[in-house]
Amino acid sequence: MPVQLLKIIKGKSETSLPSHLQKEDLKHLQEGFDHTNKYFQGIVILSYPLTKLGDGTDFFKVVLQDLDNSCSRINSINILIYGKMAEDCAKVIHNGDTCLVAGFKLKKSPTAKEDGRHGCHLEVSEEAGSAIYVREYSVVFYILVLSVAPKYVYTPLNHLKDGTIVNLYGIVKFFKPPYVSKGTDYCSVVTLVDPSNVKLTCTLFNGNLDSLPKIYKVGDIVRFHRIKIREYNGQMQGITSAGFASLTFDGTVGAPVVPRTSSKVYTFMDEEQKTIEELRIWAASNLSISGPAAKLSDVQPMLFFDLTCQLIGKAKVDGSSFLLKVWDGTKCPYPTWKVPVEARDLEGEKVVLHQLRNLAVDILVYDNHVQLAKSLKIGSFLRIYSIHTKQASADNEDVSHIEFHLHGGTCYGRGIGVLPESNPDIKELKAFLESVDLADSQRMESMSSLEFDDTFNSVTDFESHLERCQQLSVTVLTDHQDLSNTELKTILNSTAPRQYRIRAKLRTYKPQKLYQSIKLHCSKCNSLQEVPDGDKFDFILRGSVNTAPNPELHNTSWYDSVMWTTRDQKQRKIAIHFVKHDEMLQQPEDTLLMIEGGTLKEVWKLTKRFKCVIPVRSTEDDLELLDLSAPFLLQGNIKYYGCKQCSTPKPVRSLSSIAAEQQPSWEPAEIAQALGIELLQYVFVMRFTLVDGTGALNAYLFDYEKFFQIPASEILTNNFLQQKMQMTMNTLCPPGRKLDDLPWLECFIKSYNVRDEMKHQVYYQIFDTTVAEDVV
DNA sequence: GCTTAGGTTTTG
Repeated sequence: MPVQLLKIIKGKSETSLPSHLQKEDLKHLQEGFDHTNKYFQGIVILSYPLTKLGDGTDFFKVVLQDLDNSCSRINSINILIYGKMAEDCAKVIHNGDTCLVAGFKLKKSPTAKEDGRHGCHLEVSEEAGSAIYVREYSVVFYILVLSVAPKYVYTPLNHLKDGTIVNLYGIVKFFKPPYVSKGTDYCSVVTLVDPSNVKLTCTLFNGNLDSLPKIYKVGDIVRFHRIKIREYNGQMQGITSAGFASLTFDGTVGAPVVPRTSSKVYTFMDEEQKTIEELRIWAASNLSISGPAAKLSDVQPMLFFDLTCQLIGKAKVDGSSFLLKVWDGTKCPYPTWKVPVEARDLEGEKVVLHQLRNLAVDILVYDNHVQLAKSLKIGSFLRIYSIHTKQASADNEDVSHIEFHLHGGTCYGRGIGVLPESNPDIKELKAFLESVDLADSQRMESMSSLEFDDTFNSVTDFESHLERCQQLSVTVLTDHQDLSNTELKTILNSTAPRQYRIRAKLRTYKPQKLYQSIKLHCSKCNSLQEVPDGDKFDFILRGSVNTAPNPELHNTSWYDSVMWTTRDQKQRKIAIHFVKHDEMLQQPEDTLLMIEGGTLKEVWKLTKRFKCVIPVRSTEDDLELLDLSAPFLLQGNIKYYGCKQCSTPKPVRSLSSIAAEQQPSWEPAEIAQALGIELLQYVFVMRFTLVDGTGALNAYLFDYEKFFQIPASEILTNNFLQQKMQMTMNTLCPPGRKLDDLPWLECFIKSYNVRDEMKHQVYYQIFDTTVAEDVV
């Protein structure tokens, strides 16, 4: 849009003059001066009729008078406007308007002697990259900005320096769509990469949602102007500074180079078009580009995916969750849940909701996403990022269904973005939605449930499992094969302790939420406890910040130390002690380090790069572990805890003996022992209700790894393993099945007595049993 | 004017 009228209300413009432009005095408009990023301002005292030059180019000439130098002999200058811009200007320029001319070409005026004006004239044209902005100050006059692009310098990501404000290009590697921050602004986090292969994570704030980059997917290309570079946690970070502006482009090779921006004033020239095209090509050959986006027809249980869809209904559910009803024209192959809401709370066209009832899915959004979800308009097109599909079954259902959740928080870019109808993906979606034959989906509804099962993969899987399970067992014994089966009735009538081999079906189990089965076990005092949540660790780390590192404990014979103070207001002191081996530092992946004064995030980051991280604090004569409610050791994703009751923490120098070993392996058990810690083990604790036609008993599963062939320590931080465990349980105990259709399990159980003053009870525990290989 | 968040899945 070469010419644009910008409204000015009560003397304030909606858009301010680009901040890089500076006013230039008439007397400085001379050859040899640098006029980049300068503008000249004057009042239109004369404008000539629009004409055409010999080659057909439109031509328009105005004379501007410099009011600041109105007493000078020469106080006016000719402005020559060429091409489309001439035509556009002729429409909006009137005598008396105030004009701002920037980025002009300065040429000797051949008519200076005759007209008595300035010895040079200013030339502008769209072809030279000019854009024109007309600002309506009041009914009385306009300001016209003829803005030729200033020369911007773009810094490659490997040349960023702390404390600078730069312009840059980058390919979006990760992003969080704008969300409501806890402060006053929207926030969007964007990680970029460029051909220098350096990454930059930018934290962008703006009170106006529209002013944040319009990024719709990974691979989009952005141009940031005036972004501030700071060092944070030892890495460069970008953050919005005053005057920050962005353009976003589709990253697809060959797609039209059309910037997405909220800014009405921006420059974009051939050179920049070339840059975008080069970046697209680099990205295509150097970055892994994800395949086509998932549709509802592709969803699998227990995963996270982005969905591009249309909103057809919404409803409040409760204070912390909100319902969105969406469709994308395809049918989810699983039965999907319907969130019960009051009819009067459901917003959306009743007719549409009814027509699409078989294609639409319910997405429940939580916490911080509620506010944004509420504001969404029915009919708008959305991309919902990182929806979680969860397999679940209600008591009254025969088969399990799929639930769609958008959990709270913004991890992994979880959030909701509104896409404009001009977006190519949305154009495609719209065309597809219009082509959907609703009669088809209605026929689907009337199909028999048998036929429906064909598309329900996991049910089909269950069927095939069930077939073999008529004879075989979904579990196998790892020992005592010679023992013969005992009926449950017999076991229930016998005294404890004894061991049995049984053949039974798993009627139900607890907890149904499998993550709740993970506990910490102390093998010394035999206590079980819940796995502490991250908040507790955070709280303890925050408390430890108050103990300043003791410099006397730095750089010992067995570790090297570094210390620094954060530049934020808190002036936090952080010390890291890298444990040496043979007086040498080892490779990061082999290194154990101790950290003082770190935050949860910093500790977490260190665990990604180093083998072991031990949070410590200084005392007068040694480093010591923090409170044992916090993990005493972090390795990879796993937090290791010590038993508060059974541990007698030793000073940290006890570790030096391990460091001195030939090849320190830094095994958690070994570290725990050296530090006087009784290591807590992660275990699955579940209650299986087993039946065999003669009776029913509850047997406890107490398993570190053997039964599921999944380490209990990894389940909480590994989504894949959680999926795997859920699938296994669905095979052992298919939700909604009749007793006859349940598979058989072969197990060893042992009975044992538990007595207290009040009562005596017999308990049963599963042992030496594992899930069959073809079930896992 | 200052903060917000500072990528690393919830457990409803």
